[in-house]
Amino acid sequence: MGQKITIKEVAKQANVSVATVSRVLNGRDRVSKETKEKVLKVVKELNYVPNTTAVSMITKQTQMLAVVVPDIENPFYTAVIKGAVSVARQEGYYVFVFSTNDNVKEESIFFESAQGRNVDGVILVGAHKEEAFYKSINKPVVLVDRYIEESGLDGVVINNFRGAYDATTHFIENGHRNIAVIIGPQDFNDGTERYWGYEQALKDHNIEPVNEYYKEGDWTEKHGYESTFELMNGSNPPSAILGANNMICQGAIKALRDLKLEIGKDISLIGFDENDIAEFVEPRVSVVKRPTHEMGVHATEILIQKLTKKESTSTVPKKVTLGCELLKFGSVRNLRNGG
Amino acid sequence: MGQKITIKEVAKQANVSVATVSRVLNGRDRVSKETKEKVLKVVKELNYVPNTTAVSMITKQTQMLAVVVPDIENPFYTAVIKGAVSVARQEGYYVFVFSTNDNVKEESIFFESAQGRNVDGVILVGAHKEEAFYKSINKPVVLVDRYIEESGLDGVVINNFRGAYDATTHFIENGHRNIAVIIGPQDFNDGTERYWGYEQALKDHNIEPVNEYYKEGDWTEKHGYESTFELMNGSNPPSAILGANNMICQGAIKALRDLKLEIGKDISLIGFDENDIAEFVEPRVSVVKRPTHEMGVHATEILIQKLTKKESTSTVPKKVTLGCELLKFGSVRNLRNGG
DNA sequence: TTGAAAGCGGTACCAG
DNA sequence: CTGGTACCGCTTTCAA
Repeated sequence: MGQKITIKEVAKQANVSVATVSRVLNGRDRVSKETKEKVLKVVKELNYVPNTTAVSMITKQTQMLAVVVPDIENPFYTAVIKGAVSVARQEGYYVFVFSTNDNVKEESIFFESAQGRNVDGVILVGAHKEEAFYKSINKPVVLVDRYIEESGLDGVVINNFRGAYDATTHFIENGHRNIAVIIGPQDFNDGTERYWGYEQALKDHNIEPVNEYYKEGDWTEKHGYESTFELMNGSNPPSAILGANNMICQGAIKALRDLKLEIGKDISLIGFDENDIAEFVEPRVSVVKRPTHEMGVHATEILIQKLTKKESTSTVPKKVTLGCELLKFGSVRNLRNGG
Repeated sequence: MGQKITIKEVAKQANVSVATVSRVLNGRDRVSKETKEKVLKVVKELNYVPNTTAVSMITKQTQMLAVVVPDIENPFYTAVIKGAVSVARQEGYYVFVFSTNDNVKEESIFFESAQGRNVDGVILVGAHKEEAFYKSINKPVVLVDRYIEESGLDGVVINNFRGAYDATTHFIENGHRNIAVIIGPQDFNDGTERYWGYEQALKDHNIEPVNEYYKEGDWTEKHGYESTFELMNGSNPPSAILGANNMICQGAIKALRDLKLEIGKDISLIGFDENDIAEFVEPRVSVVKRPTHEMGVHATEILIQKLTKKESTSTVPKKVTLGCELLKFGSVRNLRNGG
């Protein structure tokens, strides 16, 4: 069972040395046509496949990449993974997925054991907030989505600020002034940048942010659901809500349904990230679409480039910022045209 | 960068032999307390972690499991993966996810390259239909969801027949006789068993299956959507529809919405597998719930058991069949009580 | 063009 | 209880 025949066996049957077999297989040195064919024939007959573990010992490379995400069941991350996998496969790498449950401890455990375990590089949507952690990883890393500013680390992020800014501005342009935001923790760029975008859009239009309209919590459906209830049952319900990620948005939609409020009429809503529910309801909910797949693609390209081109300008940190797109459907009511 | 210090370095600094260091680390033989502490101290100081590649060369084990699924973006499979990961991690294994796009070719490519690449075992939701393929994999394998009957392979499946039978019976008990089924290809047990369950339930209640009510296609939302349109726009629309997987069910729900048909009133619907949309709509759509997470858990348990207990009754094929549960909500109208 | 041999970083057997 | 050493399967000088 498993790996049986070795290069030695091939060499013996082909009546050559193991060195020659190795040469033929890797095309390194010149080998006479005859011996080459002879070796290849035996390789085929024996169905020989080199043992990658042994190869790794010598090359110090495993051709394996780790993709570490908070939650493998969140469509946002599976899209990133899929993007990463497509590039990796193309370049002859294998991808090894690890889910941390957005837990700092589990993430640490991974990196401790990954120390000896050989992955050539890592694509990481990190749970840690300390720059020190990322710098302690002694393997090439590319950060995705979450990024530590000024850290000099490689990363692929999206313009969260812009996304939130555009969404909020869209509300304002439609005459909304009582705009609430339901958002996740403000301890990472994904959260803070979105809040800043929201806040800046308000300020640019001379609207003072109101504490009552600010709902910070987890990036969960539950938070979206409960916050929406609180907002709408408050003394001064907003006319518009920005749900700052896919789960929160889903929660908001469900809450509005349960509150018997009609989206696009009684309440306006914009979400962050596409999601099944937002796509399903009528009117379809406008969302800030993030290029999830592309994030995985870019990150992997950068990583592999780091892995292969050792020279070059590898000292220059590469932080790629991708734009997002506001997909406008009918979930924002126009308050201006008396609508 | 990467793996630098070796066991040799530790041995030198601790003034012992590499053999001793190895002993301390693996706790194999007895080592004096003093040397043990001495070694451990150096290990800590140097932050030494054994090179797993080297260990694998000797042990012939990598502690890595592959989970091969058709689509990493389908929630059904991510649930299976998560189940597998949880068990694997507990047992000290790492999981390596591979997505085949339900493509026979891609699946083959994986196994060809996995030949030399060392994973200790494989959990597989296969795309291949030939028993020969599965038997040619010279690594311990546990099949999940899709299974080749009489093959003697290990597998974890669910009782598709029962699930479809129960759902169909539920329709019948509510007075339905014109029951349609939208289903995937009939070339694998997941498809055939569900159809048989549907068919048997009809026959057991003296209802003759009608060709018009049978919609075979892909396991996609598109198929669900289009088939629903065809059914409802047909000359003799059914009063009930069984959507035989999550994607088909979602498609059906969207189609019914676009057709302005009210679920549970104008048309009754039951889906297979839980999904966001079915959960969201009102009334919530009844579904046959499959124990997805458990499938991953069981499969991994079986696999690891095969890997560790070499002796024992390992020759006895283990096919585990898990039951499913019909979650009844309000999507089936009772035609009997004049309802 | 080819072969012999020295490792890669560990483990495990055999002495001592 | 500890050290020396022969490998694991392969790549890569160094010679021939």
